[in-house]
Amino acid sequence: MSAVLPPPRPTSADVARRAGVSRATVSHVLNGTDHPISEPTRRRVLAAARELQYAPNASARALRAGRSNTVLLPMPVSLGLPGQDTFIEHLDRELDKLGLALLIHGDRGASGVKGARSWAELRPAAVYLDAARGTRPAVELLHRAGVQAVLLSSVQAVPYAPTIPLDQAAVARVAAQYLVDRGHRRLACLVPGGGRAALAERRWAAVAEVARAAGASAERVDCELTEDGVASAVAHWHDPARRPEAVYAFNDEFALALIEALRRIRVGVPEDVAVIGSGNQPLGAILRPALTTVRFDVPALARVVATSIRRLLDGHALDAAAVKAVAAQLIVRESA
Amino acid sequence: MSAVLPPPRPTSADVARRAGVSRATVSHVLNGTDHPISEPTRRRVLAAARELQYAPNASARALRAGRSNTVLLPMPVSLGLPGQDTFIEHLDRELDKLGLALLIHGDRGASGVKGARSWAELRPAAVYLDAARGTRPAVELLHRAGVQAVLLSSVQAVPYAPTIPLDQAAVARVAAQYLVDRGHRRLACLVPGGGRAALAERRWAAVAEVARAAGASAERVDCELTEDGVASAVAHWHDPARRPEAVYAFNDEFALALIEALRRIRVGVPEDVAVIGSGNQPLGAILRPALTTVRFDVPALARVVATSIRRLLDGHALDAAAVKAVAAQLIVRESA
DNA sequence: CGTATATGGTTACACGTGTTACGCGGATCC
DNA sequence: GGATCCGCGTAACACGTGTAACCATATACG
Repeated sequence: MSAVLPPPRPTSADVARRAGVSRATVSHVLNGTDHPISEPTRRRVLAAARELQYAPNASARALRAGRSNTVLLPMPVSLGLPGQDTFIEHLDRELDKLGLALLIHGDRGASGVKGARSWAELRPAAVYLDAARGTRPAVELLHRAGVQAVLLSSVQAVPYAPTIPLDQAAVARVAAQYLVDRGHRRLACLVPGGGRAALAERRWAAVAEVARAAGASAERVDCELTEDGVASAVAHWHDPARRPEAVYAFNDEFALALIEALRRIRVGVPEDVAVIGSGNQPLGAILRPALTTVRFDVPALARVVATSIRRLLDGHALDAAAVKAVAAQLIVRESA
Repeated sequence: MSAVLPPPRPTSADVARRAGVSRATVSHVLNGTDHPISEPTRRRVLAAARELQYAPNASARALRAGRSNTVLLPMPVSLGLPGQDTFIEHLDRELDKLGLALLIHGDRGASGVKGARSWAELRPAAVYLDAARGTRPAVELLHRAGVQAVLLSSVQAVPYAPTIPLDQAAVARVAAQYLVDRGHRRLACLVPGGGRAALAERRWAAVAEVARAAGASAERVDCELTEDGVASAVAHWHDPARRPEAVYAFNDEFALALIEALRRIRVGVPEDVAVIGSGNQPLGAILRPALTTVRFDVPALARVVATSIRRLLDGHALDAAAVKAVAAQLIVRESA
C-alpha cells in the first residue's frame, strides 16, 4: 500500500505569488496590522486567499508567536458544572469569537505534573483548570513553560496564579438557601466520592454554611451512584426522627436516584423529605415528582469565562464583578 | 499591570550546550534515530535533558514534520456511542500509549466545511469523525490539507476515505434481536431528531431490518426529550390495538422518559410493553422497573479504535476483523 | 527648491525542530 | 602503505509564520 502524498496545503507564499505581491504584504493584510496597505492590493490579496482556500498553519504561527491561540481544558473535566457538555459547547463558541480555540485534552490521570507536562508541549495560551489541592506544582510547571494558567477557583483567589472567581458551590448555596427559606431546619447534602470529591467538598461546605447562618443543622451523606449505594446511605431514614427535612443532592442524577430510594422505604417526596438537585437535566422535568433544581445560566457563564480569559491574556485585570454577576437560577417544580 | 515575561522553556539547544554536543546529536538521541551514537554521549544527553526538564516544542515539531501527532475529535461528539465520556477517556489513554494525543475540538456548528477548515489549521495526523451525509466535502478539504481522515462509518466502508468499520447501529441490532427472540412481533423504535438525526436514522434502519428478517413489524417514533414530546408521541398507546409490543429507545434517558410516560397512561412495563435502552447509565439500574439495556465493551472498543488509527497512519491496512469483534453486550434487567 | 513626512511595499531574520549530507579519525583489506 | 569502509559527530537547510527595519515614491511644508 504505497501511500500517495496528498498535495500540500497552500501557504502564504502561494497567496503572495497569486496576488503578485510579497509574502509580507499578505501577512499584513490577513492579520490587519497597522501597517498601511492600499485598497486595491488589499482586495487582490483577499481574493487570492479565498480562491486558494488558504488557511494559515497553526503550528508555524504558534512557533513564531511562542504560543498558540489555544485554550486547553483538561478532561475528564473537573469543572463539575451542571450541564457540562453544553457549557463546553458555549465556551468553545465564545472563545472562537475572541480569536481563541478551545481544545480538550486528557488529563493523564490527574497526577498533576505528568499531565501538565503533556499540556506544556502544546504551548497553549492558557490552561483552564480546577483549583484543587495538588494543583500548585502543575501550575508552576505550566508557568515555567510560558502559559498563563487560568484557574477556576471556589470562593478565594489562589495566590500563585490568576483566578477566575467562579463560584462552583453557588448552586449548592442557592439550593440550601431555598430550603432554609421554606422553613426546613434539618438539612442533608448528598455527595459522591471518587474523582469528584473536591467539588463535593466545596458544595458540602456551602450547604453547611448556609445552614449554620440560618440556625439550621446540616448533615453530609456520602454515597456511590448505585442502587445499593444510595439505598444503604438512606436506609435509616424510614424513621422520621432520624431523617432530614430536606436534601440537596449533588446533581439531578443523584436526586432522582435518591427519590427512588426513598420511595422504596415509603418516604414521600416532598411531603416527608424535600429534594433539590442541580443541573436541570431533561429527566428531572419528566419523572414524578418533577425535580426542583438549580442551574447556572450556561450561555452567560460561558461568555463571562471566555472574556475573562481573553482579558487575562491581553494583560488586563479581570472583571470580578462580571463573573459574580452570573447567578445560579432556581427552577421550582414539585420535589421541594 | 506590566506583564512579566516568564522564562522561556529550555530548547534542544540548551540541552546540547549542557551536554557539550551539537543540537543534531541531541535530536538523534532523543528520537532514537538509526544514526549511531556512542553510549557515553547518549547518557550525557539524556542526563542533560532530564535535568533541564526538557520537553520538545510541539509546534516546532509539527511544523517540521508537516503534521502533528494529534488525533482530532470534533465535538459535540457525534459518535453517539453509549457511554461516550468514558469512551473518550479510554481512547485518550490508548492513543497516548501509541504516541498519539487526543484533542477534542468544537465542530463549529457542524456546517461541515467551516469546521473542517478550523481542524485543518491544526494539521492533525488524523481526524476521527462520523460518516454522515455531508461529510464528504469536509473529508476532501482535510485530505487536501494532508491529514488522514479516519471515519467512523456504519455498515459500509465509504469510497473516499479510509474507514473504521465500527457499527454504531450494533446496539440497536442486538436490542431488536433480543426483543424478537423474546417473541415480540410489533416493534417500535424511539429516536430523537435534531443533531442526532443521522445516528437515529441508522439505528432505526437496523431495527427495521432485524424486524423484517424475523417477519415482525417495526414502527419509527420521533420525539423530543421533554415531557410533552414523549407524552404526545405515545398518547395513543393507551389503546392496546394501536401500541407496539416492544420498544427500543435511542438511549437510557429516552427509555426512562418513555417508561414514565407510559406509566401515566396506565400502560405497564414490561407487561404491556417491553422497553429496552442503550448505554447502561447508572439511573437505569436504580429506577423501577430496572432498565434492560445494551452497551459496548467500551475499553475494548477504545483499544481497537486506537490501534486502527495507528495502523492507518503507519500505512498499514486495518484489521476489520478486530473491529467487528467488539460486540455489543446485552444487560437484561426488568423492563424487557 | 530642499526637506520632512506620510504611504505602500519588500527584504531579512527568528521561532525550535528533524534530517540529509558531509567531515574526520581510526580500523580493515588487499 | 594506500584505498576503503565504518563509527561518530556536526554543519546546514527547510518547515510557514510574523514583524522590525528598510527603501522608494509621492506629497506637504517652510
